Amino acid sequence: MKQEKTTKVRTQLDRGDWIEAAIDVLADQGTDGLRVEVLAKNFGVTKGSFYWHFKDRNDLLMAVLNTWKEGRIKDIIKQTTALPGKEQVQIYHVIQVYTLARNRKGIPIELAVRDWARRDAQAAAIVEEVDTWRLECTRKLFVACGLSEKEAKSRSLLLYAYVFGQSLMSYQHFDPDLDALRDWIADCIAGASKLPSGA
Amino acid sequence: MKQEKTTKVRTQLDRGDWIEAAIDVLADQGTDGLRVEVLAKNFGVTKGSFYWHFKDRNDLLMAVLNTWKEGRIKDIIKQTTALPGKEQVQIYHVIQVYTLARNRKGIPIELAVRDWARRDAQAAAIVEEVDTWRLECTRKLFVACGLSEKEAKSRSLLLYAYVFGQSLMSYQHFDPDLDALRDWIADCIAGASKLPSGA
DNA sequence: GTTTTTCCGTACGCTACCGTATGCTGATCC
DNA sequence: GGATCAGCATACGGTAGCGTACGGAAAAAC
Repeated sequence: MKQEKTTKVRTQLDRGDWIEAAIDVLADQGTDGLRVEVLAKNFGVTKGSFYWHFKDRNDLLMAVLNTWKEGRIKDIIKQTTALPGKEQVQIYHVIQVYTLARNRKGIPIELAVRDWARRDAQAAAIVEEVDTWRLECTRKLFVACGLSEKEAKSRSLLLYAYVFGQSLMSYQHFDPDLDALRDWIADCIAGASKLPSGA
Repeated sequence: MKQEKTTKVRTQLDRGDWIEAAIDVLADQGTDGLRVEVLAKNFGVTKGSFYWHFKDRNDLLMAVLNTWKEGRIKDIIKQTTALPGKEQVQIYHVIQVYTLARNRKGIPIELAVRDWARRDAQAAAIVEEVDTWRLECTRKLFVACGLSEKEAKSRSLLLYAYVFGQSLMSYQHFDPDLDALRDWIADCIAGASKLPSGA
């Protein structure tokens, strides 16, 4: 539990190890739970190690933010890259990936970062950058499906608002067959009735 | 800034005053920013006063949670009560009220409570209760509009996921005419093309 | 095989909180 | 018009966490 799981069995820690552990803590404790001495204890070392790799706590926080940003941008590009003609399938794929529990880690991190962004300008700037990428990527997918600019933008915004919003709600008992509701919503957002494959 | 703004110019504090102030702090600092000594300083008193009205910090937190719950349930009932035949108008009203900036206080509180609920079982239970009320209330509106159970539930879920999700995103620069996108989305969620007033 | 450098431990002072015990004051009871 | 009590102040001990100063071991450099 306090060892790292990389190939090196028990070697020294580097910046990346701290950042990685920090993101894990961030996921289920939030920014305020991200404490230097707690991280150190989890690693089984003292904070003397931490302050060797980082100037201070804020140095770590900024590194976490940038690491998250780069990972998210890479991911959204990957998830929205579609073969020509397969754009609508890709849209369903995006909805599914962001909705389902497969993102066990991703969702809590996402929410923690966004809560962070509400009180920190730097975090807010990062989130805005990531959101812009995402909105743009799916907008292009919708445009490639033949929709107008306005409709493509609207559906793109609706898509992300929905996936983030549903991760924020507790609706487990709203219906015995939640998947049916989710499928209906996916069709609604993807525009099933208006696009070629639906006709 | 440190005085209260009620009618009584400068009288003693009661439980309600502390709870009210706590909710304000919760809105822009989150749960972790909700500190007894900070609240006391804002009132210009010491924590001796606080511990007269509350057993401990958790006592305040639970009071905040219940106050929020009751307020939200009352509000959702009020917002979703429609004159017969005016249900679709009411749906648009709900979307607008929850989307627009008029909820300047409501949104941050909402997000703070939901973030809180991710790490606290009691908060999670409260949020679930509130969510259930909301989903139910709008579901009934959709049913009254003539939709099937499945579609009513799906649209109800989509509605709240969207309004919460968009409050979580930063999309101010996504389009020069955001209102047009919001209107399009509102039509999409409310089902404008399928309901009587749209025909 | 010394000398550096790297990486971490130890030890310290400091601040922000929590919760408790107890003292003080002004209103209220009768 | 003294006793009571509600409402707050004062003062205390305790914990968690930040950041710094410095010491030490072990590997790398040469």
